[in-house]
Amino acid sequence: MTPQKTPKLDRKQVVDAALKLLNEVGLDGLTLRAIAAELDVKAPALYWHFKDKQALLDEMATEIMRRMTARTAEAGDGWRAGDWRDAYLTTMRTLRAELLRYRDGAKVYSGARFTDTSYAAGLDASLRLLIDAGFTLTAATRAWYTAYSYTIGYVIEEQAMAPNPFDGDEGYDVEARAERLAAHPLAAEAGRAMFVDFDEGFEQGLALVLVGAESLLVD
Amino acid sequence: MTPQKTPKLDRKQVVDAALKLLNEVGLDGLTLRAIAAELDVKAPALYWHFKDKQALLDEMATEIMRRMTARTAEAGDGWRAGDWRDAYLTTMRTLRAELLRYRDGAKVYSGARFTDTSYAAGLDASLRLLIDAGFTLTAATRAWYTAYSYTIGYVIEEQAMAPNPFDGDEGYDVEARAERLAAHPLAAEAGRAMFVDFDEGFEQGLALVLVGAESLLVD
DNA sequence: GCAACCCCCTTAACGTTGTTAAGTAGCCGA
DNA sequence: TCGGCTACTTAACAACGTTAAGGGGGTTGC
Repeated sequence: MTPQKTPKLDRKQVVDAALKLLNEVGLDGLTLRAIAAELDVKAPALYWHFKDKQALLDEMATEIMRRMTARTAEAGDGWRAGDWRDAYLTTMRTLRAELLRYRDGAKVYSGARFTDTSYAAGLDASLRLLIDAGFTLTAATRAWYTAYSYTIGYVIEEQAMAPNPFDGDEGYDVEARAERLAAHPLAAEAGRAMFVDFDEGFEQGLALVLVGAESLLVD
Repeated sequence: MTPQKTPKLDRKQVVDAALKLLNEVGLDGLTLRAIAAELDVKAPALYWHFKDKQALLDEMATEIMRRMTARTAEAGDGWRAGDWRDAYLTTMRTLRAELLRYRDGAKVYSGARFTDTSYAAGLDASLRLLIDAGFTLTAATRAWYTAYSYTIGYVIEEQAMAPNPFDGDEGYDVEARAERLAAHPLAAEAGRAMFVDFDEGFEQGLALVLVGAESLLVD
């Protein structure tokens, strides 16, 4: 159609288009041809900007992380000198929220390696806050990484169970599960608790982890 | 060559071969043709036993879970009336150990849905122990699921960083990471702590979660 | 004893995927 | 005006998941 005079694409545009498409088609449907079509371009064009598909996925994960960091920084204007608990909880809530913004977000994120060190500033600030509150660096690291692992694991399970907000796939049938488990009433009832209100479930687990983190404070 | 008289395959054999192959080639290399070759069979033969590849992956995950449950039951002969903490810790340690037995084990496991309810007995027993110790069912569920999420998340990160014991891929270069992060000394040092001794790191995080779980005991 | 049938696998093929090779249109500096 | 760089295109390849069609061998019914 209209012949381009100047380069159409850069890495940022490709990543944005891929993240947008991810929400529509899911990770399985995220093909290079589909991404290229979204950008009015043919698939091999993407290889000018990315070594291979994994490099694009890595950049997508890094972009998710950057958006999470930006959101956390926004929210964190208040607790610069505030309670470390606020920072701790907000960071993990923001991480979960950002992963949930994309279909299969946690899978994309956890399967990738970051392409730059832009995560370091946020991590550094988080650790600083913990250390200022009295944690040793070792304890701060452990407190942070434990909550991080918990959040990643929780959202992976969450997205596996309740795949995506807008689609025919209505996710896991909790009641059907309970019926199948009639012989194991505790497990059946636990399923109802685990898979029914994910927001509330995450908060309770996060609060549990926070109590554990507090126990690392020696004061 | 030798004409078979009786059926060569059943689901169990396919799953076993697939799990064995998984350790050699990883999830990306786990093709239906390769699995079939391992069984001296052609790829379409697998479709007699499984609806599609995802069904096979689901069965693999279920088999991993069954092996985990069996191991936990073995170890649990002692603490039938013992401390709930032993059961709690042992269950999660066994889960991690079993996931680590297979390359990309955590990815296979967390991306699948179980094909039967054989997990329910173990879950039921775990919850029973917690309830007998004084937890409400809700608290027991939360305590269990939080540790479960933590373990899954931890092993996913662990296997992403240190892919597999026997291969050219030597995993993440921790020192190189530290150098890149010279501008953020806390983050740099934290990386050393997080990615150097995964066994110890898991134990510390699990202990942290245990403290949080204890706080749900009302007694 | 033979035909019908079902089980379980094979051969062949299809469409799609990630990826590479080769070519080409537009722009820039000399 | 001429290379040469940038950023794409077209064409093609091997490999993948999957389906269709067929066939051999065992069991069953008469």
